[in-house]
This record gives sequence, structure tokens and C-alpha cells, in this order.
Amino acid sequence: MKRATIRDVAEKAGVSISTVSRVLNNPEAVTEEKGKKVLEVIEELGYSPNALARGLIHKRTKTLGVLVPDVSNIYAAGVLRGMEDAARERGLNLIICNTDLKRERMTEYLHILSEKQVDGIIYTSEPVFPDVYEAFQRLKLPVVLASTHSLEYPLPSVKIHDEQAAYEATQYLIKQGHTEIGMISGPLSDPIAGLPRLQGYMRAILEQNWHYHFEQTVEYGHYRYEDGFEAMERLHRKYPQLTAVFCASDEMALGVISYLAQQGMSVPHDVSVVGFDNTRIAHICLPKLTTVSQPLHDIGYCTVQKMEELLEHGEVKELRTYLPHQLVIRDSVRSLV
Amino acid sequence: MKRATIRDVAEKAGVSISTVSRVLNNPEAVTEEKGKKVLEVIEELGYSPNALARGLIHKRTKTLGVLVPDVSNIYAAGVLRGMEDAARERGLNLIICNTDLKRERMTEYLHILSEKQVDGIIYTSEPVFPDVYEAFQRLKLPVVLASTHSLEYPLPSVKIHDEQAAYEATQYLIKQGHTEIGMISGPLSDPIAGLPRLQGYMRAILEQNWHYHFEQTVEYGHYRYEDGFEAMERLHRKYPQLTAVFCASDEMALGVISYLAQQGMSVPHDVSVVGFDNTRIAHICLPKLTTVSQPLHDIGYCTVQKMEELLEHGEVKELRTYLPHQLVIRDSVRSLV
DNA sequence: CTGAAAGCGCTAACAT
DNA sequence: ATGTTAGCGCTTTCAG
Repeated sequence: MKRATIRDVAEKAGVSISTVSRVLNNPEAVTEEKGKKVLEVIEELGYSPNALARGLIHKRTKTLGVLVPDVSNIYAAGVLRGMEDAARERGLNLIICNTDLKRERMTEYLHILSEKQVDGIIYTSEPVFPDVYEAFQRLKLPVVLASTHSLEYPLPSVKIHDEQAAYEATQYLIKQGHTEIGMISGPLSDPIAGLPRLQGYMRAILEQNWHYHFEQTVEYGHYRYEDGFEAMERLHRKYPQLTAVFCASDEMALGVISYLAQQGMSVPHDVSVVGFDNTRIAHICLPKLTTVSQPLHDIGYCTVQKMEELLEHGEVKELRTYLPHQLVIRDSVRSLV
Repeated sequence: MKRATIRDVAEKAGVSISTVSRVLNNPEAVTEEKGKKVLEVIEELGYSPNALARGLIHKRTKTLGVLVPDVSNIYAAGVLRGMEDAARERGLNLIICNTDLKRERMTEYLHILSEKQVDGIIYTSEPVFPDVYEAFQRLKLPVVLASTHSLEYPLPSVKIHDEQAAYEATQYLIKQGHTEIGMISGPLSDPIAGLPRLQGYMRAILEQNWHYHFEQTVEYGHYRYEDGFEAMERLHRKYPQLTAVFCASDEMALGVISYLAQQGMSVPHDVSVVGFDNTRIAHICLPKLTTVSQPLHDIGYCTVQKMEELLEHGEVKELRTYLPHQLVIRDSVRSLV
């Protein structure tokens, strides 16, 4: 059996389709009596309006497209959750698209989303490459960036201040009396979570007028557990006197701890470790990780808020929003003072 | 500037709109010359067809709705990723909906998805309550269940065989020489991951003809780290002689390990622990967790495959699919033999 | 091979 | 207050 249309309802209720439309969209403009009758028939037929038809007319679908590198990533999933909460409150829906950092997949998704007439696009975690920006332009779709930003292009964005957060995390280690502080950084080529966090670390160290050769005190990895493990192996070899390590992600921090454990060193007794992100694992593992907390949920939530603002007014008051981060003190740092 | 329509293309190319439509949907039915001309204009205008209009006609949107308790949950996110991969390969998109286990939110989402004319609904992780099933019926939408199933209703589903997996995990502990084996189970009221896993544990124990009082050897929790911690506290009090614990989730297993560590006991030296799910944390934490691996990605992937089958043929060959699980041996179990 | 026209389900003027 | 009608952008007969 086919689903009922507005026409079916109108017929059965003995009114015109516009009356039915009115009880749904503008009930005051209809006699109470007829209104009630129509509502009854709607209930009886299990009628519900076709959003496609509506969207065709209004040119609004109440649907947003979300481009994310990988939903199964715990960080992305947290942000996504915040988006979804904000979206629900506003009657919006989210179509999620895994890009896996593949450019072709991104443009492919962008096309599909455009055809599906989404009201806007949320672009997550990745730098905005010129060809991507161009695609945004061509599609003429509102775009908001989540946990990434762009200094080249005027795109609204929501993230934390990574450089400052890393600065504060390093400063904390310094305040605890550490003077030999290494870092496991993300890739230098990552302008979002790589370079800025490294810069924050360096700023804190440079402030001390210490004699650091950063080539000796910094290693790199792609944020994953295994990367942290391997990077720590390299770092420890070239910088054995370190007493603390600041990591650009929680997973890498756990890799570091794991490597140290394997070498018979314990955290925080022998080496102190600070992570970044405050993902769920940070307070689950042993020792519990001192880490920089990103307000994942808020970032997602605020991104959708911003999108709504953009949709309503055609512009946003604050182009680039930097949400507050927080250093969460747990058990992975030892005080030397 | 508005986006180009098929009419704009037709005019500019000097053909009728039906010709443009043909170029897109049935290129062989058009002269090569005109075809080329039209393609050029399409490119020039940046035209892309409106999926809403198409959907209105075809009554197919190439969009699926996914109901999930919480995307930020690492388990759900893994399954979701598998779904997305399968969906992309088939030109489908996924609208995700967080239910937070709230019935009202579920029915609300179901309505919205129905209005948006999704081709089908994927329902994840939760038991199918009668009112939910009724809602499915009313909406007349194809439904497939992911990592849940229903024995009451004829709904296609994809999950692992939880009872058997738990049985094997417990059996493994027995084979390692353990005779005092406790369990941290999920809630009895959970017919998916709660009761079946407990039953598997009990079956393995009963097979040994041991004198177990399960009231003494089993405690319960809601799968989270904190639950595991607290449940272990209770379990250890009433069953102090245990040498191994089987947990219904990885997070609870880590809670157990954490509690034991706090009590000065070490895993696996003093107590062995087996988890369930093989989420990312299982191989990140110390000691690395021996656990039952669920093929999260496959579950999601297979669910979408099944949905496609249902959409194509109106039925599925195998109503309830049980994907193979696997016990992943790591470092959290000590052999006593 | 191509174009005209009907219509998918709905909303929004425009009449009445 | 209600009904009639013209589209929204597209596909699909049906003629030619």
C-alpha cells in the first residue's frame, strides 16, 4: 500500500488540499471544526508530509552535510555527537561523509551533497586546501569549519587555540620543575594540530632562555598509539636525559607510556607525560593521563550554531571562534619541586 | 546567483529539457553532437541535477536513516564507519540520529526520516521494543538491525553470536587452568549484550560440573569503565578467591584492572582479565587486553549490504546473520598450567 | 531522435 | 475562511 498524500487526506476529509496544507503550516487560518476533521483523517491515514516536495518549494531541506576524515576516530565521533545534539534541537539532520583524507572522495561527496540540496556543509579537522575552497565556491553552499580553521579564506570556524593550549601544557611541566622536556609532535605539515602545538611548546621553552636544540628534543608521529611508541623510541635515543614529554595526542601519550614501560621505566616516576585531547582513554588508562582537554562536544555544538547563524543572516558575527581549552591534571606528571 | 536548472541548460544549449534529461540518464538515446553540446553547457553553468526533484519522481532518495544510541561511543562509531563505507560504494548516504535510548526521541526521528523519504532505516544496538516495531510497521519502511536482533519479529539483522563468544572466552580461561572465574556482566535486562554473554559464561562453567553459585561469582554493570571498577569492588568482596574475571566489555575490563591495581594486585599476575569488543583501547592499555573481537566494521558493512538486498528484492536470503567473532589473545591472562 | 506535456507532492499567491 | 491554480525541477510517456 502506498503512503497517503495530501490529496488523499483532502478527499477523505472533504476539503481542498490547501486547507490540509494550512492545518499543517498555519492552523489559525482554518476553522476549528474543519481543522479537527482534517487532523483526524491525517491520523487515520497515517499521513505525513513529503519533505522532498517541501524542499523543492522552499529550497531548504533542513539537512546539513558533514565531511569528516573518519567517524570511527574517537575524536571525530565526539565532535559529531555535539553537532548532532545541536542539529536535533534545531530540527536539522546530518548526513555524514567519511573522506579518509582522499581529495577525490571529498569532491565526490561535495557533489552528492549539493545535489541533495543540503543547506550547508560542515568541514571537519582538515586544512582547507585551495582546490577544496574552490569546490566550496562553485557549489555556492554555506560552509563552516569544525576543529580546523583557515587563515587564507574567510570561512567561519570553531576550534580551540592549539598554540596557546600547547604553551600552557608545556608551561605546566616547567612549573613542576622539569627542565628537560621533550615533545612528540604531530607532522609539521599539519597546520591544525601539528605545527601550532609544536609552536606552543617552543614558545614556552624559549621563554625560559634555556639552551634547547629542538632538533634533539622533538620527534614526530601521526597521532596514533603506534606512532607515539615509535617516536618515543627515537626521542629517547637522542635525548635520554629528558624527564618529561609533551605529546600532541592522547594516543601518542599512551604509546610513549607503553614504550617506557617496556624499557623498565615508569610514568610518572621516571618520566612525566602530558597528552592532548582528553579523549575517553585518558582517564581510563593507568596512570590516568594529564592532558589538554578539548571541548569536543562544544566544538560540534557551536559549529552547528554558527551554521544556523550563517543560514539565517547570511553572515556570522565572529568569523573564527576559539573555544576555551583546559589542562586536566591527573596522574602522569611528577612534581620535581 | 541562483543555481542553474535543467531549463537553463536546455535554453543555452538550444534543446528541450527532455534532451538534457536524456543526456544525463540515457546518453545513447541522444545524438552525439547534441550530447556534446549539452555536456559543455552543463559544465559551463556548473549545473547539477536536483536530487529532490528526482526523488519526488522515483520515490527513492538513496538515503538511509541510522538510529544509534550514541555516535560518540567507540563501538557505535566503528559500526557506523563500516556502514558508511558500504553506503558510499553503493551511492547511498547516511543520516545519523542519536537516540540516547530515549523512546520519544526515537519515534520523533523515525517520523522525520519518513518525511525525508529515506529508503530504509538501520536500527542499532538496541532491543526492538513492541512500540518501536509498531512504529516501523506504520511507517512501512524497510528496517535492518545492526549489532542487535529480534527473535519476536521478522527483522533482518547482523551481529555476532554473543552467547557462543562468551562461552569460548570463558572456556579459554578454563583451559589456562583457572577454576575460580568471576564475571562482570552487563544488565540482565539487556537481551543483546547482557543476558547472552552471561549465559555463555554459565554454559562454560556448568560444563565443568563445578560447584558454582553464580550469585557469588557474577556482578553487573552498564559496560562503562566506572561500572567495571565498582562492580569489581563488589565482586572481590564476595568472591575473593577468584583468579580470573570475564567482562562483558573492554571498558569494564579496564575498570577491573584499575580497581585491582588500586588494591595492590596486578593483572595478569594476581588476577587474569578478559574483555569483550576489542575496541581500540584494548591494545593500547597496559597490560594489553585479551578480549573477544567483534568485527565492528563488518557488522556495519554487512548491514548495509543486507539493506540493499532488501531494497532490491523485497526480502533477504538470510534473515539473521551472525558474523564470526574471535578471541584475541594478548597479555591480560596468566596461564596456571 | 526529439519535443510537448503530464505529473511526482506540496506551498503560496490569487480568487471567491 | 476556503478553493483554484501555478509552479518548484525533474522524468517519462506519447506524438511526431
